[in-house]
Amino acid sequence: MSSFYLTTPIYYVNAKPHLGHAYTTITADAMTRFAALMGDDAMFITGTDEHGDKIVQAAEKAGEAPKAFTDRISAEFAALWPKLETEPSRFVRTSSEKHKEVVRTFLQKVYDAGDIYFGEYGGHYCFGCERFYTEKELESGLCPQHLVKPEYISEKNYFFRMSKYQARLKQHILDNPDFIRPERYRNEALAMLDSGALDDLCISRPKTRLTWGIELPFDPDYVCYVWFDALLSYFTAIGGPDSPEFPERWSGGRHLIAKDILKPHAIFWPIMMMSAGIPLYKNLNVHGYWLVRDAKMSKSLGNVVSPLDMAERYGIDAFRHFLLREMHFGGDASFSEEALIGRVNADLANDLGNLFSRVLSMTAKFCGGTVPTPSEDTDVETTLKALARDAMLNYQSLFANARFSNALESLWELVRALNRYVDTAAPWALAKNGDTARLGTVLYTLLELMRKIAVHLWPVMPRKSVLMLEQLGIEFSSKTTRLADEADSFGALAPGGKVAESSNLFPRIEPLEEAPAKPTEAAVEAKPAPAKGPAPEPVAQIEFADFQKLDLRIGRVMACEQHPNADKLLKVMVDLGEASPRQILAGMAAYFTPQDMVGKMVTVVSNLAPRKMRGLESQGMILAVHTDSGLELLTPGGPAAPGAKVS
RNA sequence: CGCGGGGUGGAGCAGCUUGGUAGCUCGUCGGGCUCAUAACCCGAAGGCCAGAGGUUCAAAUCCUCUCCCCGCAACCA
Repeated sequence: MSSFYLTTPIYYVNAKPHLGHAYTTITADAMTRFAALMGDDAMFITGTDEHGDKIVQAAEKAGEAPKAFTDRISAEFAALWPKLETEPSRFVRTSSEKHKEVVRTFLQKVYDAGDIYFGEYGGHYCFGCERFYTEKELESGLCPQHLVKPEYISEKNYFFRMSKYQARLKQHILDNPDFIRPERYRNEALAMLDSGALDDLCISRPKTRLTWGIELPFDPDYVCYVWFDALLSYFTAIGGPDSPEFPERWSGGRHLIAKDILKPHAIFWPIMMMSAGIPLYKNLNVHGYWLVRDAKMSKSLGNVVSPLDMAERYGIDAFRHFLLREMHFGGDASFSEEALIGRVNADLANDLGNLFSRVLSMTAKFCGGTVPTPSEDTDVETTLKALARDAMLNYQSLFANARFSNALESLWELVRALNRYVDTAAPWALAKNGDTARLGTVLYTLLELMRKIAVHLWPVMPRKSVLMLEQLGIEFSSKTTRLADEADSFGALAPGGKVAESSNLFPRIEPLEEAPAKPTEAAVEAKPAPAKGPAPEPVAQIEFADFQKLDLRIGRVMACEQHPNADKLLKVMVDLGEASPRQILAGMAAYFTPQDMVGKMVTVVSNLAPRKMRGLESQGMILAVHTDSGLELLTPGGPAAPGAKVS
């Protein structure tokens, strides 16, 4: 029995769980269940990441101590997973004592290997850019953006020698095509390694700046950088590298992540393991993003509906099926209630659910609700069984390669074939003609293949799978079920067994009311603009005196052009009734062309401190409002002179 | 030349590694069946596979160039 040990990222607790977290965890759960059915010793873990600046800030904002804050949010995450029918074997927290010990031991090991050194951080700091520049990035000693001499700042820190292992990692990726998948992310990782020498990773933060972290074993004045800390949680969950269970468990180690954290997992993490002399993970599975459709498209109430509500509304199994079927693993996909309903109706209600309904009903009607004994196969059955075998083998191999959508598509070829078989074999006609031998064959073939489908679906829809099998009179156990055996065998369903007399696995869902796909301008105007979207965040009240600090003025746009060195910025010259026009940079290039702007009356925050952006100075801010269709300038409703004060 | 992804019937996508009848789901139209959750089955319409060159007996698939979208990074005061 080989080990299958999968991790989700440990989720950062500065925000509540959302669709992305749900997708990752559900996928991890499905992969793990699949591995179990393939005979592996399978488990997956998840957890929460609780260190770093942002956590401290979020805690402060919530008026709590970091510890209390992280305890609370972490518990929220932990409580969520059972609701999604996911069963993480363990839940790691980076604030646990065990984890701290694992991190310290690991750091010491890497330190002893000579891969950590104490050095100066940064160097040339440009205040305009708020970042450090390396020597080679500077243009004749000046910041390339602002053309000023950056200041030399130093902070002593510990560094991890990543470049030392760069070539080895590259070779490993080249030698192992499945190490990072899908391939697009493997290419991206290779590109990261090809774009020059890796910078050594700064793995410490001085305690003078940050105390909420794990202290370095070799220097009590520093805490560990969050990524270094977080990645090691994958070891903590199985007791750390020195635990007895580790070698076996880790031999099947693999990770599931979203594309935004590719670099730490594809580059930092393997190099950390190389340094510590630990074998690398088997593979890294990278998925894309769910794009959530604009709230205005949904029903009358118009609120953005939480995907977790979706699970409750349409059923967790349907939700899981949708997520795995709709997204081609690796790419982005869009989430919408309409799409979810469409999938549930088409795949689950019409195809799969209806298949169970019609076949069980016929079994009840024509065979007294017991599994009939099959007799001779005809060519039809032979062909059908060959198709079934292909479908199952394809499903298994695609699923094993994280191509869940294609896998389900493949299995559905069998579902549809069975519906077709019902039509062509026409059991009702056989029953009418008293051809019980043939009837027995047809119904038995159907029931047995339905059993196989149900078993294959357990990783995706655990509850419904068990229910389907129950309806077929079978008690399911993941311990004894082996998918690999299913493709090449036939007849496990025992004739004479009782089956359910009817079935309504996936009731059809009424489609949402038609929302105008693209409301015309007139339609938009006609709408009384009801409260839409999520409730606005409550904003702290301010005193009138605070408001008076703002100097709002009406201005006229004299000229406008694209910022020469920035995609999103327009350089707008605004007449505020002053001696010369103000130069203001506005992030509106995506919404307005320079020609659109010229001549417009705009509202300007005129006493905002100047700020340089991509080399040009902005001397104010042009106010605008986000609308359904984009962005609208805030402009006076009647004549107003440039420079007029807004109050 | 910052990095990367993508452009395939009305919509959403697969196919491209390993060239050879362009496929799936939804939608539309016509028909069939009656076991079933107004479901299921059959058939039809609809695509010069972004564009241009090239390699080849043969290109959606390989090579080159161009155009257009979308992420990420830098700036959204």
